Amino acid sequence: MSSRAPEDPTPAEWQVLSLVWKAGALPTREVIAALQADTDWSTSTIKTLLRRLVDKGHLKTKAVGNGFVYSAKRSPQSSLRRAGEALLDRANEATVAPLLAHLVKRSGLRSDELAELRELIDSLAEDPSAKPTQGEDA
Amino acid sequence: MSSRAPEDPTPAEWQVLSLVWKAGALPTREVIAALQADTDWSTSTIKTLLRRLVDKGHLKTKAVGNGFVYSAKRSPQSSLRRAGEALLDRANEATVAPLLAHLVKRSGLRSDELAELRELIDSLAEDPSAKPTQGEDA
DNA sequence: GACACTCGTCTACAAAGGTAGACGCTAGAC
DNA sequence: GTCTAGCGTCTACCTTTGTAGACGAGTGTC
Repeated sequence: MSSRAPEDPTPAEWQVLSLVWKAGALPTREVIAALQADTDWSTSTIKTLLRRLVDKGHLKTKAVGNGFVYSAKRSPQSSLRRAGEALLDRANEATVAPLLAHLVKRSGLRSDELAELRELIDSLAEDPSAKPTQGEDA
Repeated sequence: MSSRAPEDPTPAEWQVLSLVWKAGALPTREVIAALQADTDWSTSTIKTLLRRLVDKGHLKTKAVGNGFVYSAKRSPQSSLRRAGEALLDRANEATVAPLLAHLVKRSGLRSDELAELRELIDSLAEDPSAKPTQGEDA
């Protein structure tokens, strides 16, 4: 259970992927410029990572001029959820609550987002049936 | 920033590591038995993963009889926090809130834990200075 | 129409990770 | 005292990931 599937992004790929997500859509040139501000990767390396992300189905391309514009193919939410669930799998009864607390603290949520999250928590507390029994399920 | 450090566990190693965490401490034999119930890894593979986790400083051994008992060397909390922060780095303004909501829903927190989390959220909402100013950006 | 730029593709190779066999040592059984 | 089952170590090999050069094609320029 929960090993990395072959399509899951690798750490280097995540860096490229989240950059494209944040921008919405980016031509190759700008992906390269943005990443070279943070890393010392060569142009070639970044092009390889982009191609692998396309191969794995995370990004799609649109031909514009003589180049590509990259954008998300799968929804960022679903990719993040998948990664998030892998994280939860690694925690256990004793560690999951402090882990979530830490994430909430670090997440920099705005107050309206905090309010929404609190509402969610209230609804879970009121209606425990909405809470999936997180046991040994597959 | 935020690429995987060489000591970070790999996906296969995470599976071993979280098993040991959950049990607290386990002799090799039991690690192998538990993992072979979930995977088709050979005995040798599991022994290699255990050794690599010890090399990376995640697990420590205590000699018992002619074998070892494995237990956490670093605190699970700190390892999980590290992994959690890598996850947050991949999200952005638009995706972090739904991601956290999803995690809370899936986490199966007990109601006392939910209550604690709500208290944390309240304190963050009341005192924005406690909240790291994570970006006025788009 | 030739040139320089820029792109995407192809190929390559080293390092890390996944997977596992072989083997020598030791403790308990008889 | 010998045998055997189990344990840790060593070594190995294949795949994936990280990293990047080489190259041919399209395009705008003069």
